[in-house]
Amino acid sequence: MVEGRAPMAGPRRPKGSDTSWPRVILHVDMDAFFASVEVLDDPRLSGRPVVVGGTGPRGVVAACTYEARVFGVRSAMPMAEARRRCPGAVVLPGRHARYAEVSAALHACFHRATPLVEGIGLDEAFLDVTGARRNGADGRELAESLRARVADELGLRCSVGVGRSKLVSKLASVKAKPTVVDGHVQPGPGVVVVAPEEEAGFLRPLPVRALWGVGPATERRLERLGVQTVADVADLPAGVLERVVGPTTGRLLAALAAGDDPRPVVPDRPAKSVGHEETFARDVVDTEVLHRRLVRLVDAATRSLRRTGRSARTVTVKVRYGDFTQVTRARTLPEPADTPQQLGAVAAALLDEVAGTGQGVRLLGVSLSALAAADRARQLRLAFDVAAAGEGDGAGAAAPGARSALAAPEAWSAVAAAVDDIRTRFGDGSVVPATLTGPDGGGARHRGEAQWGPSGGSAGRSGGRDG
DNA sequence: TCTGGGGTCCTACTGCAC
DNA sequence: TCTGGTGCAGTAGGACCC
Ligand SMILES: [Mg+2]
Repeated sequence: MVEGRAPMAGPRRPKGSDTSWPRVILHVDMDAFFASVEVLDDPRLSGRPVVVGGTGPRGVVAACTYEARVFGVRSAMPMAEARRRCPGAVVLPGRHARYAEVSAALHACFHRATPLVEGIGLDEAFLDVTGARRNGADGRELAESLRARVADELGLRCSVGVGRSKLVSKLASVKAKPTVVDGHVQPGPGVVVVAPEEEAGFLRPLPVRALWGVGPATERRLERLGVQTVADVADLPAGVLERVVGPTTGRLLAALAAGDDPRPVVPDRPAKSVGHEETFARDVVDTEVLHRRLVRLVDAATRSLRRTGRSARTVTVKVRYGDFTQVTRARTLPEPADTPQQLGAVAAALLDEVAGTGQGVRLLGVSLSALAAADRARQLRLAFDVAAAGEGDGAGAAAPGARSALAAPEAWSAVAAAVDDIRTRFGDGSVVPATLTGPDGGGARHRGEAQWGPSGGSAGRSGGRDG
């Protein structure tokens, strides 16, 4: 905006008529989210360095309290290093289901401010409050009251950035956060507003890394051009930038550096893929072991798929070898499918293309994409079977035709639906694939079982689940 | 005892249709 | 030096985000 408008024209201009605020975007970001939830649920942890993440040999830090940050602990840091830096830390494995629950309550708070809420992960969200503001309050007032409400109702702190765009509000929320200043925690302002006329002064001194889409690799390439700050990017000739990072990213970056970010706040983005992956405590060479793990991963992925009432055409298998090189193999089916039997067969074939080379495998993953709504007959059958099971007609949800069950893949959809239902009511361990009931079997995988790395022990695993 | 697991998006390349 | 150019779908890799 080059409006050049004076900061404040009058004491009580009607709010919402200010054309230099075409939109008012809030970015809300929970402080140390997972770790704060743990402190909330166990107040004895208050004031202590708490680190949430993978507790096994290959775990990493997912979140940590500011008390832990004083010791140099950061998210994405290997847990081994975190323990080294902060031996007194309380290290917890994380409870995904609990965080999701708190996140839902958080979103309920957001929705009382505006229906235009776009969640990013579990702990942050953009809110377009342009309309809400026009009803009376200004951006700062909305941000302050939202923050107070979250503290009040959830007992958790958050930081809020207010700006004319996603870019600016997001960067403003960073400035609102607590900081560590030589060894102790400094509370942040909690809310930071960047008005349009302040944007250039706010953005230009920031490091390029602050821009959305600039990670370590791009930062390194820009560094070689002597580009360090947002101002450096903004002042770079367009051609140079596009040659270094590609035309699409180049144009995007140039726009962001100029403070130009028209991206709308979009509520309820449908997922484009679902998947599960697992890093083993030790590299796995045995192809049979890999296939058994694959069955669990497919089972988990298809369950996620059906839970959202969708089916998939593309199956991708991912393998990361011990030396961290990674390969993927994908196959797209002519028709969408949603059962472990159909998709598992494809996954197994893909795994055979990349396993058995003698190379140790560190990580195995399965992802399902090219998602479609599950076909109508299937959705109706699913609804019917769940209802029938609920009526106590014990035979209702079973038996896809004992004569030809294996020959009719779509019949397995009903079986899968029934299994999901049983798991919902009796727990995830109550039904597992037959191939997992041997000595190496154990319970089925489910979301959050191995969130930030293996839980310890050997690759085969048998005991030693944490909490 | 370095380097999660959930994703999105972009790019480059291939085979194929037109 | 030349069946060329283009568009599309599928595939693989990689950067990036929380
Ligand atoms: Mg956060």
